[in-house]
Amino acid sequence: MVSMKDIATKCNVSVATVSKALNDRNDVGEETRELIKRTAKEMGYSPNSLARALRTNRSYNIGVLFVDEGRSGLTHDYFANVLDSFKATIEDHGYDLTFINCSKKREPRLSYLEHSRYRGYDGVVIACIDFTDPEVIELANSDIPLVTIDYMFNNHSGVVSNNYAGMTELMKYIVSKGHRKIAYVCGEDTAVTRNRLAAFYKVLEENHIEIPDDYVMHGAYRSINRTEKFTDALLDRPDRPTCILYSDDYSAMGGINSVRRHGLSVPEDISIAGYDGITLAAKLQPSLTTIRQDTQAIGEHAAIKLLNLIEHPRTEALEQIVVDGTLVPGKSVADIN
Amino acid sequence: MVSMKDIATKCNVSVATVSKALNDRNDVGEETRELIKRTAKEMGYSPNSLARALRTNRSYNIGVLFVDEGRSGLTHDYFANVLDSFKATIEDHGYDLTFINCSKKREPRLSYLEHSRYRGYDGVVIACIDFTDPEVIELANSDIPLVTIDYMFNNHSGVVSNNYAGMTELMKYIVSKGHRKIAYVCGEDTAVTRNRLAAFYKVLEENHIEIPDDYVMHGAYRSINRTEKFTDALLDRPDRPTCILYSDDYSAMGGINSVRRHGLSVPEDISIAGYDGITLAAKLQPSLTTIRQDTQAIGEHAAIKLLNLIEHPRTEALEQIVVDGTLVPGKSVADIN
DNA sequence: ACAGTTTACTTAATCGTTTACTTTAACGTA
DNA sequence: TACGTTAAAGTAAACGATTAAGTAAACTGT
Repeated sequence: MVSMKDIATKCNVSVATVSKALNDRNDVGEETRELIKRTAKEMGYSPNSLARALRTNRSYNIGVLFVDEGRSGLTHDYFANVLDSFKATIEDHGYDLTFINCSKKREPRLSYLEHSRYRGYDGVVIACIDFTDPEVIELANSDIPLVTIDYMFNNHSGVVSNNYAGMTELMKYIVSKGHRKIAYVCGEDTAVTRNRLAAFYKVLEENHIEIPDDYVMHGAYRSINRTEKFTDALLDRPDRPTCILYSDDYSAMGGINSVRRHGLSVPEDISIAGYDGITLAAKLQPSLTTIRQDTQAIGEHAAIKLLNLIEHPRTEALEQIVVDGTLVPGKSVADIN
Repeated sequence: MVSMKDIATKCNVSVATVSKALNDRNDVGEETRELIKRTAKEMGYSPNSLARALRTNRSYNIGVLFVDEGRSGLTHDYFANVLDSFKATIEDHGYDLTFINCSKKREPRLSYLEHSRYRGYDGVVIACIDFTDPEVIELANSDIPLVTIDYMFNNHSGVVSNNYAGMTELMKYIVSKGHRKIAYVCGEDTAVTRNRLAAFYKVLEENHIEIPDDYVMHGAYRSINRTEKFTDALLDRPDRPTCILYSDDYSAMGGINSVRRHGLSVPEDISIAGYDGITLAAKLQPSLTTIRQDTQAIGEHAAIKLLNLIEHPRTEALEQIVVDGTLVPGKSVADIN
């Protein structure tokens, strides 16, 4: 690999001058600068981020922690889309993205924080993870700039989807279609699901609707199989609901399967609604009523926030950024008025 | 950040001894080694990969290039799964994964090769990209260890899904169900699609089946919308096919939509088959007949191959690794015998 | 007892940059 | 002419590790 030293030799200048020329500093003569730049190009020079980062303590590299049930979160449609948008934004600003190693096999294992120091990340983004994990908390309590997605630490900035508003809108829509017996197969207990559940009950209350406690079923998230079981249970009740909500679109698809296995059809017999608004939702038959989360905006906001925290740590405020979703009416909720 | 120097000072030894102790080299006394390790832990030392990589010329970092239509390929179900498996494997071996920056906005832009040198990747994996891109070719012609997925450069190792065998199996199944009027909405012209198309024609030929040339439609890949248009055209023909194949499961879902919009049903009126075997395929109604690609194996093989190329460049053979898919019969192809 | 080996260290160079500080020469001004 | 200023360089240390080479002391065998 050709280094600044090689260029310096060829141009008969010192390495310092090469560095200054390539970084467009002002204490280099015009001709020298051009000679150096030309020579660098001719010799096929490319800078070495390792050396640069070592010296400057800035790696222009960002760590990402997406761990979902032992996997990377890549296979999670919603988070993959958020990450894609996040990545595009930081890359436009000259940063790169590296996964924080979450292998449990390697001995000795580095904790998330150790790994972040090891790689010298300028900042870290975390999402799609168990936020009560001690390692995650250790990372959050460090001095590394950090943003979270869909979760808020009290001493860090984060971007959250407006789950309360989203669920409120969805529920109002469903109630407006005449539904009163509404069940909810919600995900595991997290900040996200808690907000949605609160909105769910709020809208019921405002409309003086009462439902049996066990219309709300906990613990199925992104699992079509578990969801189907819950749905089966709901459908087998004598007081069967007219509409079932799910924590995400995949679960909703599981619900639809269940309904059909019972010889019922959506939305004629049972109405179904999801959450997330994955691309597929609109293409299902019937198209799924859901809330589309603005993954593009979420990723971009998280990126901008993190870059600001890195580059202007002094002036950047701690902030919770809320991104609204939009109702996608679809055809899976019937009007039973 | 606490460095080896700090440990050395505290333990009254030289930095070299600290390095050797922490790396378990044999020319360090037993007590000294333990003192150093204990002190390191107490002081919260974590190693610095930047310094280490600079010195040793080994970053234990791997670059990944997944660029799909201007996006990262993360949103591409098949590749996201492959990447997830690849990532898990290399992480188990102590490597990390960084995206090769593909932002087109940044000035000055580093080419893929320049970026790879800049970050000092030990190796690179590429997939899901235009392999004729001059920058990709530049990267392939460099000395950086490289594996490709679903494409073969003639001077590099790669992992490819056995598209020929997969399509052959799928077609034989379809023919065995009595279909003779079989159409194929295939993807853009790539090595992958060419192999599948060859298998498609081969099975037709073996069974003495002739189809109109325009039963084969090119250019729709992962685009539900474009696929629907192609399907519309096929369905509007007087000699309508009895079965339509698609280049991937998403496209197949577009096809199903089209069929239904024509007031027809799957599989009673028109049979449909996809390719990839995404999780969802089994959950559709009717469940989709498809070939499940073994993303787990593909990612793992690619990872192992790349690690071998990195660690044993001398002895590692150039190799094309072929991973078989498996037929998922599903319910979307009717038996019309 | 002495040369040779082994053990447990230290020294110092090195990887490729950046940057504070120093030097040199040219220039402007009184 | 002499002095201060400025432009355009160079010098050298530093970032945090690794490692070849050197050294001193302890140990080995005959």
